Amino acid sequence: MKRAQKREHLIDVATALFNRLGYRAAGVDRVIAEAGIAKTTLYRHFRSKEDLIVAVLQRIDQQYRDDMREAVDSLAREPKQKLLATFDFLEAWFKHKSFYGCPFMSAAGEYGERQSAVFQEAALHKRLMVAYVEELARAAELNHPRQLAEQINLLHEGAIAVAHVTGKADVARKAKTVAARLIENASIDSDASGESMTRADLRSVGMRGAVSKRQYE
Amino acid sequence: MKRAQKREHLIDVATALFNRLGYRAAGVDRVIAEAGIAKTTLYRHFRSKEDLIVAVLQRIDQQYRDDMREAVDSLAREPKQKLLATFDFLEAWFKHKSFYGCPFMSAAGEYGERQSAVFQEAALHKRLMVAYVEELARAAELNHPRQLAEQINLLHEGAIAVAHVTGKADVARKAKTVAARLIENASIDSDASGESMTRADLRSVGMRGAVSKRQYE
DNA sequence: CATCACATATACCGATCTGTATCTTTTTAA
DNA sequence: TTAAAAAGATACAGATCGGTATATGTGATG
Repeated sequence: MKRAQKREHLIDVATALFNRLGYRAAGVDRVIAEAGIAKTTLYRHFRSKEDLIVAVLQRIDQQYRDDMREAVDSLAREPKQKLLATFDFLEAWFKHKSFYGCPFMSAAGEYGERQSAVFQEAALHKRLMVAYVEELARAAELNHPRQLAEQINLLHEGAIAVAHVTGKADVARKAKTVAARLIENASIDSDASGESMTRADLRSVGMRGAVSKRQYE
Repeated sequence: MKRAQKREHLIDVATALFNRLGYRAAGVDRVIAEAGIAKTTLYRHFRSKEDLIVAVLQRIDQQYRDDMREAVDSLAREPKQKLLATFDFLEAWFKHKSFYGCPFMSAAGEYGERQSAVFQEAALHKRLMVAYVEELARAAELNHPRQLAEQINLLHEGAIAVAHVTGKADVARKAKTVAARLIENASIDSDASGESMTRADLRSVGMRGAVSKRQYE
């Protein structure tokens, strides 16, 4: 096995362990045992465990976004439908045996200091995901693509969280249904969809802007 | 300090540490040092660290739901507006210095085995949250309250996740805007809102049901 | 063949982990 | 006041943590 292959295999094993057990719960001794390499070798490839974790997250990020792009492109041709296909990708992910929630959210939970390299890697991934959705929204020539992307991203993240704790993959479809309405709305109105609803609409459900006590009464 | 008070204080300290550092990263030695008690005392109150974690999660759950109820009731009187006020509660939470993402999602990430008491406590909390939103939806006499509650819950969870990694609290308002549309829709149509959109609506954005390759073409 | 970078195994470091044992002191309640 | 319960300090157990040192292979390239 070549050096580069060994490194990749090491990251593979670490990825599986970190996802299944957690980043702190899976020690380097366990990683090297499962990878069948010596500890010295691990520390020749990575300065520290945190470096290994970052490498793992970078790899997951790359793979995840590549896989999503591939799945979305194979599921749909029209841009608008590609947006919806992201939820099908999520549903398939949720059904995997190796689904233990979002690796980036878990990492951010365990390495909560915002300046930590691990946290920043998680934050980067999330930004890239929003950017991808925005790209799809622009390709679909929808109104306010950035805003729509953030809204759909909210549904993505919500679905991942709910699927994690409930174990039910069909939440992806429920999120998809909501997304469909957002997309439909962003295709129709070209004026008031800035904040997605007309003032009359907002008034009808009692939204008046800022947060303050008794604002709704 | 009475026995019961000491236990509560212990849970208080543990809660703060677990949230800030993570459940595995914060050792019992640190907890007892910060709480100013002896290790023997901790293990008289809790059989194990995991028991302590469960107690912490139960307390957070109780407090969180009480706080949300109180905030929602003080912000809005009409049921429909109470639903929206949940997002104002979230926004205030996100702005707290002690906000490090959802303690339950982090716990579920670190104790990923579904049969673990920690994971189950997290799952329970999430079920109770959906139940609360459903209760609000029923009080507002909205169509398909269970479905609406799940949709709003998706937005809640999404907002929490995004606020965690981005550090931006205003995502709560963006989620609120989406929720407002869902609520408005659930107040108007009493027929097709079962799946939230008419068949024509669904067709217009290319949704045709099941997940399969090329389904959108 | 010689070399040299890399892999190996093994032992070790100091620190930290959860949890317990021992013994003394304080608090509580009858 | 006295007995019982709880909290205290301290030490320790046994394991594991991340990381290093050392000394011995091993395989590819010159």
